[in-house]
Amino acid sequence: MALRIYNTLTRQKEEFLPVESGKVGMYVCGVTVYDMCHIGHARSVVLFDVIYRYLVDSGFQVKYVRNFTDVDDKIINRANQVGEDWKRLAERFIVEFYTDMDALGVLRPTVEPRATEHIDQIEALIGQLIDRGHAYEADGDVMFAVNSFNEYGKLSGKKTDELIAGARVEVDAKKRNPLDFALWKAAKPGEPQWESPWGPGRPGWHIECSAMSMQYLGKEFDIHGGGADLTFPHHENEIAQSEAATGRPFAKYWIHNGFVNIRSEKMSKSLGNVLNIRDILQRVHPESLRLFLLSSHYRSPLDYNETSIREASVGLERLYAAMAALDELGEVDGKAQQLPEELIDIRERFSQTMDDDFNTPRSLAILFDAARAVNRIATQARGARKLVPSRSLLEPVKSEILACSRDILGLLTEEPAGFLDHVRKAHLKDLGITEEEILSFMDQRSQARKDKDFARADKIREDLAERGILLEDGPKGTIWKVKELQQS
RNA sequence: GGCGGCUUAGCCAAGUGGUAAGGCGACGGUCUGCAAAACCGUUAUACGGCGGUUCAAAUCCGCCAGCCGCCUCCA
Repeated sequence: MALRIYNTLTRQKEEFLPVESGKVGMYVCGVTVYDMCHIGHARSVVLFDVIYRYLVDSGFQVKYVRNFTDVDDKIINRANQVGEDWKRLAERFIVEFYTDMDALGVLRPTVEPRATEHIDQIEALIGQLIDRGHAYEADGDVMFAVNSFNEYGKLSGKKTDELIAGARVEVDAKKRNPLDFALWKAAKPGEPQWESPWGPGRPGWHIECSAMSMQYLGKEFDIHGGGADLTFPHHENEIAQSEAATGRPFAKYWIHNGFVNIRSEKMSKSLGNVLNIRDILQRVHPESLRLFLLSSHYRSPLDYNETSIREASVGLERLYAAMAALDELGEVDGKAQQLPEELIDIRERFSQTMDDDFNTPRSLAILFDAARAVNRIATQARGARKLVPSRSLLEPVKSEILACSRDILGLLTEEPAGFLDHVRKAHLKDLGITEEEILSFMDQRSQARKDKDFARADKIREDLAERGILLEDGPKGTIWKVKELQQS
């Protein structure tokens, strides 16, 4: 089956046919580095991370470009507010970005260009637009003339006359048409600036993405992505600039991810409900967050709330537990020569779901089905080797599951035992209890159980439960876990 | 006002013409000293409402209701 992608440009799912067979050029709008990244950024970055991984896994030679907008009004404003050099501020938040994304297990793109390092290309592109009559100078600014590009509005489905009638466009005497937008902004005193044929200034926001994407991917490339809000005006403007300058089609497939709401409310600074990745990761395992982000289709809105994030944590633990069970079954090396259907052709079925516009919820269902099948074998077997599939049958199952979950979705990247350890240790401080204390209580309880003093044993277990620690007696002895913490 | 989208069980969430994936929760059972975990079973004659097309619709069309996004910096 071939990969099909929903293309914002055509408003339908289309078969993915790259410009050059076997190769993919993908550009995703990165962040403007003036603040910490929030859960919305996480959704976008994780989505395109998964798309990137899947394309590579599918055999494409992928060049993935994700930029940093490191000069911009917001950066300048913030720098002025906090009294920091704008360049240092941007630099600082690039470091913070990497801290979060590394924690989330996001792979580095092939190229991560910064606007400030591409001023030459930006100026060249602007020059081209002026030469071709698509842009004009106005008091040191350079504006793109929307009227000069007939197809303006084709991405967002807007018509220029309706947009003007909407009258929410900023009135600016410099503009010939209210929809015209800045390619180059004349520098005000004290602002970052570069020399240019139009005087000292800095690039407008939209032009950097056109310049950098074409620099690394060519005039015409395959995938361009970003958050749904970038469709208009940012991506619309990119198309206008790029196609007006080159006279050729720009990106072929446009992918936009839906927004994250916080407890059914739009996330916004004014509501004060912006959730930083950093803060979430204090209580939520990074893979739980990834699982949560991939649990609904990427174009749908996604609601972040206590229940959903807890469900993701529980689900992740279930998957890890099944992986541990799978390892144990492998040690048994049983005699059964048949696998249950949930464990057959996992990769192929997984690919089918991903090929359908990256349907990660269905992909996850395949993993959960596999987990249940593994656990079923483990339960039924109970020492009966004839019921357990042979090692030669199970080993490929494990590698198939990991090829899907670890390599593509970025889930189950840890060893099961390490995962459990990670989760419990991450929360011990919050619970105000040490592992030594827990182990000591567990010893006391074991002794009580040996003595058949079950009342005392249960009391110890209940006391620990009140402190947030769960005890589970298994075939290999007792283990302890941390109860789910309240999320905020 | 313009454009676009959504409405599936207690909750989350797939499914876009052939008779409802998966997860969480709940209930019953197996296992366990008791639990927990795990497994098994049950949990939507039904997909916002009303019409229409079709042998057949959650899936296509129309109307209505409710919710949401974009049109301004925004992932």
